[in-house]
Amino acid sequence: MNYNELKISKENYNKEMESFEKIKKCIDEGKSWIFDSGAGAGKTYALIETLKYIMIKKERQLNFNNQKIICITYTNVAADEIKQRLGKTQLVDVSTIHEYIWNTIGSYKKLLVDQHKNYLEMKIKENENKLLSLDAYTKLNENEINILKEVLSNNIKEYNRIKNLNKKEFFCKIEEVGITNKVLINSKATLKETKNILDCLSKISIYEKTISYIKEKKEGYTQVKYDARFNYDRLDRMYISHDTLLKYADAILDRSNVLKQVICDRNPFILIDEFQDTSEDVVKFFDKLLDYSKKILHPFSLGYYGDIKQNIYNTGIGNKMDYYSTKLERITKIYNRRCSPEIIKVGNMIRNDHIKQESIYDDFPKSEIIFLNKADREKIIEYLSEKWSITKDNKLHCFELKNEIVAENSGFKEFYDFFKKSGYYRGSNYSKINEETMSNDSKKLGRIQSLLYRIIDFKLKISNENTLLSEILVNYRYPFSTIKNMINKMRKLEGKNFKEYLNNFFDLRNSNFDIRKIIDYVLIEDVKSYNDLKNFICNILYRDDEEIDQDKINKIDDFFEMDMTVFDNWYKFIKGINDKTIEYHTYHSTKGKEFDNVVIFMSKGFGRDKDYFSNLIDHILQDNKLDDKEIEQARNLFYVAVTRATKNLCVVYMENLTQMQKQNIQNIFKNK
DNA sequence: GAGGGGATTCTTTTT
DNA sequence: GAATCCCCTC
Repeated sequence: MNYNELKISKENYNKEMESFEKIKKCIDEGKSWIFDSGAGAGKTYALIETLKYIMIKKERQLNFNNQKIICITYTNVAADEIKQRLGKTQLVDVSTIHEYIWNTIGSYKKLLVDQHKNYLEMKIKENENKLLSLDAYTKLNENEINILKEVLSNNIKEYNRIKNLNKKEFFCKIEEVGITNKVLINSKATLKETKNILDCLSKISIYEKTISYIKEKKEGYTQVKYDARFNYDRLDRMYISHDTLLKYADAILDRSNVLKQVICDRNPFILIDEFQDTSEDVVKFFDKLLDYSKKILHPFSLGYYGDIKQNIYNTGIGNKMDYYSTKLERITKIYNRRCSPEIIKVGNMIRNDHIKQESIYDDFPKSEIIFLNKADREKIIEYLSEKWSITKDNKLHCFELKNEIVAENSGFKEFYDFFKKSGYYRGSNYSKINEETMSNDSKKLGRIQSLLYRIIDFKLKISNENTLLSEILVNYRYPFSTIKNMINKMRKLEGKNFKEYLNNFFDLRNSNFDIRKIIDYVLIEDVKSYNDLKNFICNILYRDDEEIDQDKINKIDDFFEMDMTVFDNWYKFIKGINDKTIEYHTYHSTKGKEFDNVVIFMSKGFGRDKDYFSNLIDHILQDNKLDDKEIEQARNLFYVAVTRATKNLCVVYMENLTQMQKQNIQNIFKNK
């Protein structure tokens, strides 16, 4: 859409400015505010304008007191975008919440270690309570428990090694390891109970040890460690995860008024973007700062920007924000700068709350909204492509619920399935499959995927006329003739499929000393031949299985014998190259984006809930206060998806509708 | 027929 | 890692 050509009446413009005037007033009067309005209202724009206003108005004060404005975003991508739109400035720190929190509290080592100790104590209590709820455990006498504790605390490593074995082996090994089972036999504990008891006891033992190390200030136990790249708690090694960091921050704030004052004085303005998806711990943290600043009468303002109805992650605060926002000046805006009036109407119906948006434009071009109740994706896409004159410059964006379907329709189903069906992504690693094969951030790919990505990347760069030498060469100390010769050889690399290409690729590497240096930069893993590559993949994907047999090796061969376009399609998806007329996204991944032509494919269920969306359609017209949590989540997700469309929208429900559901749908989509 | 054991299956996303 | 299904045993 070209919004510059659209007309905005003076009246609408002035009314829109009123909401910004209210923000200015808050800043001038030292109040805090919450700017919540629907999709497409221009929240990010308002956020940046707010920052600019504070910068101009408070520049002298901020410089004089060595203070900074803080702007907190949900993702690194959002932080980068705001930095770019804002331009270079010393007055504002834009960062993600974790970055900000860690920068702020990370240096308070003593408070953090203390909090860590408290947390460990709490975890010990938790495990003790869990033990008391186990029948088999309560049957043990004190002496028996002490024996178990004693043996276990000396054999924790051994216990961890065997705890996932099956019943027979487990009970066999448990004796070998020296954890006597006799005590437990008397209590008639089942396998599950035995494992539970031993798990709890071993955790208690580890945590108790950690606490004693902390107390004696043993090396490595004098500070809490947080690394943004790893998201797990290793409490016994002093490492904490993202969520735990936020919990700690909130907790140590309670224990230090000095810390509260330092933060308020250093950062008198804190703006929080996408508040609906930030965790309650964060909101609590800032709420406490606000209360304290009022108590000591120091100037401190909070500004929240977001939309409760766009809360699509259940880790976010969502509508609990209502509780905290009573202390804030509520600023809303009814104008929408993104969608057609027709789409705005549908959006209003779906969100079904007090916010009723209007288009700010007088002459938004004609838009089309269609609801279909069919299951044939291909036919629908064909139909819409013609109807909306879809081309590469006027793309059709298809929203799907699952990454798996996105992969399938983007032309790399076989690639996705190869990983999904492997042993590695079964069980506890199941949740990693999507991030490790579908992430738009190539740094987040799994080890195999990352290696393949680099090889394909190299392959395409070599064949591309516009590639810069610096993208391939790490070392420039070659004569011109050598470079020319190497490039020519590398460009001749071919193969009717990826397997053949890889064989030639490794052959070339192993036959030319200079080229080896270049290619080894791509191959950071211990993989120097096609066989190495297969072994590398086997060791990751099937490492838990007893042995790697020919069958598995063959599967990998089959994988690389697939049509090269499958690999290319995957690569393009990761790299974000869209040279097609049709593009696929998950609903969730479209957050914050907008597209002219959108088709939403919706099924009855989602995840474990077989009626996720059919329940929503049953209740979609009801006052949303009557909704339950599940429906609320589905409603928000549907709202986010629908409001991505600017001009043309088609919603496709893939299964049958009941009579009542048809009625409800008609009510929402009636304005054809 | 109850319940244990083991295998299989399950959404999205960020830090 | 948790829910669910299937099979087996008591």
